[in-house]
Amino acid sequence: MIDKTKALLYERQAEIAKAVAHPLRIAVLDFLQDGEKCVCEIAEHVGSERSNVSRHLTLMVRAGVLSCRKDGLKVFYMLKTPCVADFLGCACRVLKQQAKDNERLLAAL
Amino acid sequence: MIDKTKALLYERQAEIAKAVAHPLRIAVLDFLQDGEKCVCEIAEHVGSERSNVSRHLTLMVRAGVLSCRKDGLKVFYMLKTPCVADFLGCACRVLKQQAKDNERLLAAL
DNA sequence: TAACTATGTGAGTATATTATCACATAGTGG
DNA sequence: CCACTATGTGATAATATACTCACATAGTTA
Repeated sequence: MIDKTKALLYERQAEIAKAVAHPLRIAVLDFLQDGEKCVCEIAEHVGSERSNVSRHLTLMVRAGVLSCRKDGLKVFYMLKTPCVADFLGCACRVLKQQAKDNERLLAAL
Repeated sequence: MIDKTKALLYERQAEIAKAVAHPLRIAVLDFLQDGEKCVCEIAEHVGSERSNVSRHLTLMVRAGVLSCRKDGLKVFYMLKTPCVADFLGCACRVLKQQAKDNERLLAAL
């Protein structure tokens, strides 16, 4: 069985994974690897409404994945730690594995 | 703007992240680092109904995160690639960063 | 064949997530 | 102060997820 400490850890890890688990949010994370951006730049880049993007951004800040900084009218968002980008790399490796499997399947036809 | 190829990539990455984004599923992934396990072992370990666990497992298989193998009555599930476990590591690093931030905050009181 | 075990699935309910619209807030500059 | 820009938020509706229960299926063994 799982003890309380582990259960809490799993909860927290799941929260972080959830914060990443959306195409728009992944697009944002990928975009922010380039450096900090303001909401309107991000909204334009991902092609969605400002209000919607703002919600996704605050969600990621709450999850500890992003941080932000105000400068006049604008709010700039940035990756909180470089390891956030590691998630994307992990997902890519899983995708590559899937592609390999598909190749093998096709070859067997 | 984001081109179609990237949009598709983000979709796929999000699917994988979603497959991980649940405390029960993370508990399963952690458990499976130990090696393949059957549904009833997993259900017992995570402390949830067999049918529920079965659903989570098939979800992860569909996402390409787990694979399974039948042996008689039992079905054994295993991590599809070791890089799946990297996700957990990434999440831990984010959590550590959060803990550091909290420390700094406390120190400033 | 009949009883049994392990697993998966359908239906229903409860809950969570997402997107959108309209509006609120906060900072800027005439 | 007023108009303007950038951002955030409340309310709502649409959709997706999760859990439970009962039942179906498949393999095992007496």
